[in-house]
Amino acid sequence: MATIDDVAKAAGVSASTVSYVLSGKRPISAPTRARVERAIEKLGYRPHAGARALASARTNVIALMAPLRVGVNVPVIMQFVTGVVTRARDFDHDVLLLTQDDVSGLDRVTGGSMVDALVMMDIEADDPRVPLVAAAKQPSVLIGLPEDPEGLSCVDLDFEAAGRLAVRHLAAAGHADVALVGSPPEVLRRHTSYAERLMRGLRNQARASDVTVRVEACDSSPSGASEAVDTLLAAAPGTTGIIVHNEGALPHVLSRLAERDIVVGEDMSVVAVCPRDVALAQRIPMTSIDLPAEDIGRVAVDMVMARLDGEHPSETRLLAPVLTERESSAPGPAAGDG
Amino acid sequence: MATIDDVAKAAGVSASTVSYVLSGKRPISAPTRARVERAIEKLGYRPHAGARALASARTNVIALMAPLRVGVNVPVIMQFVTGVVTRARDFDHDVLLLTQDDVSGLDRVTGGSMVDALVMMDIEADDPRVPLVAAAKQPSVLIGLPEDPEGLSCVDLDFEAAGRLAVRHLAAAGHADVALVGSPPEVLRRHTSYAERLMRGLRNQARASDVTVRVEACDSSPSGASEAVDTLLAAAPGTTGIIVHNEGALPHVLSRLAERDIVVGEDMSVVAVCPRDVALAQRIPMTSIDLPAEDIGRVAVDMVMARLDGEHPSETRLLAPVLTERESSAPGPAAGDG
DNA sequence: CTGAAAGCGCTAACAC
DNA sequence: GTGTTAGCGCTTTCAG
Repeated sequence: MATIDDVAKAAGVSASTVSYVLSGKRPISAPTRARVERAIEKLGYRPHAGARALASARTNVIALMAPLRVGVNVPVIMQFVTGVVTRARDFDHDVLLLTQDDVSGLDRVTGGSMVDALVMMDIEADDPRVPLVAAAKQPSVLIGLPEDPEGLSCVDLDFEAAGRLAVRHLAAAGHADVALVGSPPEVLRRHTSYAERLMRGLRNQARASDVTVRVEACDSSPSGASEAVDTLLAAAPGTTGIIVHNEGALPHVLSRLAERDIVVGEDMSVVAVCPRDVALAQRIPMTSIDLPAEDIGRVAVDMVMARLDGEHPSETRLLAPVLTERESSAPGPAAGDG
Repeated sequence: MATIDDVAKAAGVSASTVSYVLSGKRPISAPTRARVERAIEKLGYRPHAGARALASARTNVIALMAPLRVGVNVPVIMQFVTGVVTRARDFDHDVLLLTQDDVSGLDRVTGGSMVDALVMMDIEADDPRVPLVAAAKQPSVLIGLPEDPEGLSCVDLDFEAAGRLAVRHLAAAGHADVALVGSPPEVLRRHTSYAERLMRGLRNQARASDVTVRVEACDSSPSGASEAVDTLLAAAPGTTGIIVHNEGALPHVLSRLAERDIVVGEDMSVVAVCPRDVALAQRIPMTSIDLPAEDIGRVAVDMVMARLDGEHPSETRLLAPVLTERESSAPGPAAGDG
């Protein structure tokens, strides 16, 4: 492999000049630049990442911690990942992928200066990783919200507002008894940030809108979804509005309703909280609150990069939920009243 | 951050001694080792990855190129990824994730010595990345098979054998007219390695077993699956055996058959080629040829690590397919004959 | 606008 | 069993 000295020699300049044409950190005359660039080209020169990291304290790599926990929806995770990876490239950064949720990986990559910054997904209310990244010398942003986001940078859909919005939508359409078919029990047991926030918004708005809301955890399997639907309708047969916050279960929930001869969009209004493509891929186009996963991934990178060079303070950004009416929701029993 | 010199000073030894207790590359007396370890502990010392890479020409990072192309099944991809990442950790390596299928990423990470080795997924028959990695100084292994695997290390399920096995199974059960519901058209258009190999095996065995085989590309959407099934049965109404090689479409294929009052496991035998968990998650447990994605990811890492330190030659490893009979296949029209 | 030179923090001969 | 030392290839002052 050619080194910077080889290039310098070939171009008849010093190594520092080569370095500067590469970094653009000082003006270079046109002819010099041309000679250097030609030499680089000719030798197929690539700066050595390690040497660069050592000299500049910059690796041009960010860590992405995407724990693949049981109960998470893999395609949605990958939408976040895609957003992060593509946006990172825009900043000339690569992505080191950590999938284990243990804490040693964090130590290794931060302490060893393997990365310039971190993005962490799947945050739990009281996440053991949070104090660690807060103490790291690298900036980080969390996708999700810990119990106490003080001093941290976070970004996510505003799930609490999404919960409110979903209930408000159903209530306004005349549904007095609504229900949530939510995340798998494992996800709830871990106090995963997004699940809890959605439920909080849901309950608050139910109180405010004077509707009842029943909450049902839901495994993502066909049988899990069937059970959730059956339990729900046994306990609250008057339910006319369902909010589904579980991408994996969504198709099976719809199947079960169909099996029970409940027509979605007529007998039952269903609002999904999920990525747009998931909402559109169901048997009927779903009224949904979009989870812009790829966007969120992108924003996470923007934020972490801003903190990396500017002296931007930490901030938490909650994206406002947007509800799009499609064919799965309709006016309910009380429509036209009052 | 503490450096190796800080540790050396604190332990009253030289820096090289610290280096050697860390690497184990030469014997250290018990008391010295103890002092060094205590100093490391006390100072929270972590070797600087860049410095290490520079001095040792080893990064302890491998690149994983997992292009997220249209038509690929994301959860299956993630099974490969999981296998690679977890196995890499066993070798004390981290994983740099490249998702773009362009070729510049390869250049960057190999030329810049960012990684010790590469694993590449989703290989196409005539893949432009292949000549590049073949020329790189780092060893690489492909998950999948290019046109000409000469001199490369490859690992995959033996899809050609899988195709043969599936047909042989159906033929032996007395099915004379079988069909493939295959990958999405985009995947075929790219001449993706696994799709083509399965089809080759299929056709060869059909000839050998004297059964007819019809091939239908299949979009992974519900409508795509319905269309494929309908087209298939219109063109070849006598079909009694279907091989499905498309995880995303599988549930929809089964739904469509159900809609048409075709009872899988009685009127129609279906053999799936997919990961075990996918086969078991269907409406009935599927007779399937297992795609051991996570295993393959692990083996890929084993192979690349073997090439990294030993002087193992390149090899291609095709895992023998295993068919497990479950409830979706049964004897066909000609059963008991001959 | 360009060059010289001092490190960045670690590894691995080479000594003893 | 341990220490000394010469780099690894780059960035970035400091000079001019």
